[in-house]
Amino acid sequence: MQQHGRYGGDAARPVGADLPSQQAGPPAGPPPRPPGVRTIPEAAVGRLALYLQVLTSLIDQGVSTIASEELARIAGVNSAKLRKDLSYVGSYGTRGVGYDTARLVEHIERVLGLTQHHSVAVVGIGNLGHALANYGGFPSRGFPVAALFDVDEDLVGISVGGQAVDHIDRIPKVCAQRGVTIGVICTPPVAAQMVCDLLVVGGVRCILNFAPVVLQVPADVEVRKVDLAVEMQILSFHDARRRGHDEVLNVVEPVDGIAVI
Amino acid sequence: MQQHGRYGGDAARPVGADLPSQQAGPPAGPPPRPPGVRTIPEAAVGRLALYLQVLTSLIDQGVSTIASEELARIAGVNSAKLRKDLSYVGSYGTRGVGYDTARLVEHIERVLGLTQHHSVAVVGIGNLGHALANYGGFPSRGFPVAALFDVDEDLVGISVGGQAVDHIDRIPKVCAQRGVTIGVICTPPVAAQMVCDLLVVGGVRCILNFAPVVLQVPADVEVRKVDLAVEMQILSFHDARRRGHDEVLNVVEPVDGIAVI
DNA sequence: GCGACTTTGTTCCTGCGTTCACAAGCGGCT
DNA sequence: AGCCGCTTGTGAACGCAGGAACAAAGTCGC
Repeated sequence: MQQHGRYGGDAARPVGADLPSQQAGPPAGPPPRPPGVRTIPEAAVGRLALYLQVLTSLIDQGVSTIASEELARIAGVNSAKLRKDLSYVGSYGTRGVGYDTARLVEHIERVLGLTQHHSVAVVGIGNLGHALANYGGFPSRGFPVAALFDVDEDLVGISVGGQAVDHIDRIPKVCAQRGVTIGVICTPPVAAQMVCDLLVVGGVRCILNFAPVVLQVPADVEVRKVDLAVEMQILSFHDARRRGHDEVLNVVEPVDGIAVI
Repeated sequence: MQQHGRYGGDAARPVGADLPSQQAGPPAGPPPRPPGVRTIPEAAVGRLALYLQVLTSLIDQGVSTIASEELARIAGVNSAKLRKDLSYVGSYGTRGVGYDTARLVEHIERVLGLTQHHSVAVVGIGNLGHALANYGGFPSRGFPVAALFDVDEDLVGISVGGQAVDHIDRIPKVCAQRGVTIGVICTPPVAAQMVCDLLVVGGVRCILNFAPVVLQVPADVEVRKVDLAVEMQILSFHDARRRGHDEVLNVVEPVDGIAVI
């Protein structure tokens, strides 16, 4: 449904301020929600994942209680915003004291749906796909890699990071069998849409796309796009603006009293 | 200044939406801008980079003119939003016809500051750093890799993607010498802040951070964070909500008439 | 050359997200 | 037991971004 950039970046989502949503919903105004259900703002979801990261690190350091002010400073956000974000998962703080770190982690994980099992499939075992397949950060954070795919016959059958590579023709079957919930696309741009379609056929409803193309998907599939070149271009823009280059400050204000021709 | 996630990152999106800004500016309200200068909204910058990508692809296919409606469909955004975004770079469309693709690319590149030279340094030549150093997408989009760094003495001196690896102690000197403008951090979390400080000393003002930590930087340094685990957690949330799991729909609405204890 | 059609650029409005500010609540101290 | 100080949780205001709708402007056909 949503396709974010900027990690981001924001996206807003970034991942964020966020990048474009590509699947327009029905023109109806407020989406029907059953009563008694609070929806969590999109922007807050990304930050909750960030708090989770910070809190986990704090627990490793032996911190058992923390105030919103301090946690907000570490995470780099406004403390009022942090408290509001945390209020979306429920009121589990103690006034005058702060939050119990372990308890907070537990509740954030529940809200983010991390209590249920996830399996990841990586498609495209090139430079990036190879790195992701070997990356220890996924399994350690609850996202085990359960399948690898590539179109290259020379790669099919070899083992990367303890997992054998299958041919992409087998994506639908293997994904369905192994209950893959998240597909990661690291293919060249031209192959990305086809691979995406195969993943959808295999029942995958969450896709992380590293290919620099905008994927077209059914409305019930969620795509997040990670584009390194886009990130660099955004950095480039801010760098140029900071240096005060006239080019980026498009000075197009018309001068009053300009001669009429 | 800004640290986005989710591309954001989004939003965000982006990231995309976007993720948190960690360096609070002065409490003053509207930042002083010289007259005649239009500031481009943060969210629009990310989309402009996306349009650039789509337009480049269209030019390769021989498309010389395109209407906002069609371009918006391909990019997955609302056409009114697209026209507004393009208006930030100046009015270069022709009514009744559309936009000249080549001309549009030229102007977007100018606004994003891509006309000036950029050099990239990659720090941490592990799985991911290795992949990025070999990744052809950077040079081809105007971001040549000019330096590689690692702390491992076994890696120092070897060549990756045609570039020799230096020791991280030499970051400040080498970055200054080669005019590195963008630093990419692919180190383990514990080393990220130290590496970041070294880059800043070396004059680098733009940082792309793949380590799952929030970096603390001076106000004139721009950080964009790319966290794969956060992206997956956001996907996890949407997946769980779509399936209607009660856990993520925190049903905390108090029932009227609950017994008073 | 003129009219009709197409498409841009912009204005207005609505909704979301962020921020400020404060009342309510809890622990610790006396 | 009561008071004081600290922190949470939330209500209200503000600002920004998104979407619809329209006027201006230019092209194509006749």
